[in-house]
Amino acid sequence: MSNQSLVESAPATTDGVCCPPLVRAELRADDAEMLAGRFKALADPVRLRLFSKIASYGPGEACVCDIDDVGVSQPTVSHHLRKLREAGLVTAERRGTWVYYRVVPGAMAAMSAVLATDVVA
Amino acid sequence: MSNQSLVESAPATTDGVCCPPLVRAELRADDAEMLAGRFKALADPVRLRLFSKIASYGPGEACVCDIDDVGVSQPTVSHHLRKLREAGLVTAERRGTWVYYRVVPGAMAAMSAVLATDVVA
DNA sequence: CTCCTGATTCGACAATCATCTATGCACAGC
DNA sequence: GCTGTGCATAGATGATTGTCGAATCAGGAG
Repeated sequence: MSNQSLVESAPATTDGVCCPPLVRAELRADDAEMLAGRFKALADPVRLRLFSKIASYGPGEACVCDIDDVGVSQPTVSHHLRKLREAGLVTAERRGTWVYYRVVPGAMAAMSAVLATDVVA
Repeated sequence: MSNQSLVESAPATTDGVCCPPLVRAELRADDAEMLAGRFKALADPVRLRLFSKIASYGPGEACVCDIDDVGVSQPTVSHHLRKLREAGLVTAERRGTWVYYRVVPGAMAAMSAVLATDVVA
């Protein structure tokens, strides 16, 4: 089989929330572990720019071929995109020659909710 | 003078926002650098638990003496608290024997806003 | 089939980081 | 003054990470 699947480890919660806001209650150890993984995925300037590029691209989809001005080599871009995939923040789909990336619905909102200070719900 | 000041490098924006949401526009390089620093501060399970402990402690203040069950040694806790200070997420104040930590007002909200998907403002 | 191009993976390297033990500073009480 | 406790710092070390060049895989075109 091909080992170039573009589908990663399928993190536990790809779209839903995980835990109450940080100001609400003390974080459980396993929740902290999971959340840290997501924050770590955004804890790099290159990945942040890639993620922002994808998220702000019209309907939330961007071709890898459009990404070339982040200051690192193309293999490095691919490496960072993989990290974002493994964190469950983006998904990749190959259509013909090119690969298109889009943000996982709800992933950003979940992280935003954890950091929220004015609890609405 | 004492080199144990508890006051760190005074990050640029300790309370305000920095940039539009990631879905809004592509992140600028220097903004990405700055934001990545903040995400990196939360990209560790221990720091997340410390931060959550401080943030959820009544009026948002916690004594270091209350922190002892995160699974790492006391110097390591101090090291992580320093990282949180340097990232502008918490501030420390010595009152007599103990040191009290509190979250920087607006720091969480700013990060949450960057990740927001439903732009209210 | 044979090229050619786009994208991922591999292997290696330097740099950063999380953790520890040992030490030093700040304050309270004697 | 001295002593004890709380917290921060210093130095060292093993692990993780960001980066690259080279090689490999996937598809389209001739």
